Amino acid sequence: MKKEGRRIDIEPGALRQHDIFRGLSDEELANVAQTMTCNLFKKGSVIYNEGSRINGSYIINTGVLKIYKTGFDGKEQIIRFARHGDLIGFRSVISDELACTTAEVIQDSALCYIPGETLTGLIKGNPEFAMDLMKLTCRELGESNKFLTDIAQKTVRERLAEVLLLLMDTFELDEDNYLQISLTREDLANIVGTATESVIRLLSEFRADNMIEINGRRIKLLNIPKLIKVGNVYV
Amino acid sequence: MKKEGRRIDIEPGALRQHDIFRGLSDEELANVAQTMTCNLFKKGSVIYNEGSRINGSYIINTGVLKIYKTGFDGKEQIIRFARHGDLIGFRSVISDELACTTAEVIQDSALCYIPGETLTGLIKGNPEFAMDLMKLTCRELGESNKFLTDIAQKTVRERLAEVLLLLMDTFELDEDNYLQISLTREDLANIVGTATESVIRLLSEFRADNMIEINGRRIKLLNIPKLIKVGNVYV
DNA sequence: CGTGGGCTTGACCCTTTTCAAGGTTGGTGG
DNA sequence: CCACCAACCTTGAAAAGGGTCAAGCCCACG
Repeated sequence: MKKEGRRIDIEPGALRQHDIFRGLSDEELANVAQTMTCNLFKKGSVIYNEGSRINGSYIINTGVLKIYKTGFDGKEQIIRFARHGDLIGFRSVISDELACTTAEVIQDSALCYIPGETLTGLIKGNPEFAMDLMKLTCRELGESNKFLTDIAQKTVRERLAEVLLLLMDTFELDEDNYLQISLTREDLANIVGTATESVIRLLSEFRADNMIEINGRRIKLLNIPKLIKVGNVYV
Repeated sequence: MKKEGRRIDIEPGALRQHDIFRGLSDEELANVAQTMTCNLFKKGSVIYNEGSRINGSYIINTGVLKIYKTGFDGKEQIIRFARHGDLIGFRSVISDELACTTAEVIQDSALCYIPGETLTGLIKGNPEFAMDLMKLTCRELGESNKFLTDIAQKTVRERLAEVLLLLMDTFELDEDNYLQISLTREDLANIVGTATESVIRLLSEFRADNMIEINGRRIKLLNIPKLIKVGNVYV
């Protein structure tokens, strides 16, 4: 379901707002801007599919995507979300492997496609950029390992509390303490690594314990310290 | 428990046997050789600890280490093993964070310490090396994500079968089809992400089903296709 | 107005964990 | 050389935690 919307223009200067491009020279930036193409994508669009070959990377201007793997029985495991300023798909470009995840738009997005050669050119020509990209990857690896340990050792209840806090860090709360992200119960389950029904039951429990308030997909965090305690989240 | 053994010498030329150093020039290699120091470490030695600051990386000449995270209740989760030719600890050096894992020797090892500056010098001076290191990290990230999905979705039984196959790939079988790695039941449990007792019970079941043979810590793989089937391992 | 997707709840069952107890092994010191 | 200790391995029984199945509800959308 690839719903590529209309082509859009992004000014080269606007690229500099993305951390990853901070260290580029004006020329380098101009080159990136020249070789890239930007498009709008509707919710539900799949940007790339697990197992497909990717020849370039996407930088996210606006919107939100979920990055997930599909288990052998077809169940999704959401690895992370990507949003404004995140670069996705470069892992496969660099390691020269097929995509090991699927990237799907969950909030209408504006994405810029950057060809693989542009990216590898930057890496080879600009050590600072190479270092930054490596830092990014290393951080991601650290996250992934932490998440792995949590899934292996924590109960579903703990993980759900932790995921709510994670969502808070990633998408922030609005002035009423509502998480600024709208996910189906199934998506939530696919982050936590459990069944949809379990998420529903536990959310009800959390509500009964006055930790959260629920309005459809909108979730309000009422008692963050308690969530931290239930999730055994430290540091 | 740091049991640093005697200092040893490694010839610069010998470094080239490690894939990661393949692309270095003679000078670069000489510089690495000059700034590094090599030591023997006994089984049980902890090379670095989760949460500690690391100022350099280690390349493994011989021996085996387990790389693990400690969950909040003290239980280990083994992330991966490292052996001949593997570079460990560079993640933290590069991302400039505290170590997010512990590295512990499980088979007497010869390790060479490479200062962080040497490593970052190479990255900045040699784009090929930067690219290789990035490939390595990206592959590792791919592995980690796959493992995450498995732990989240597969049963303990499936995971144990899969881990046995993983150990086969990593450490190979001897002429009698025995895994060439000796792990405690607890270590096995800490890879699979389960309780020690569960591993013991399932190993017995696998033996009863003629998939493996057990002699203390030595495990012989009798029916690999069946292990693949039980583990739902595809590709 | 009907339909489908998503949400919710209840009941049941199975996998896995936990707790307890006993057995085995290898290494150390007397 | 033997005795002892600690670490590790094994098994059983009970309990919990979660998954699965089934059914009904709600709401948005064509």
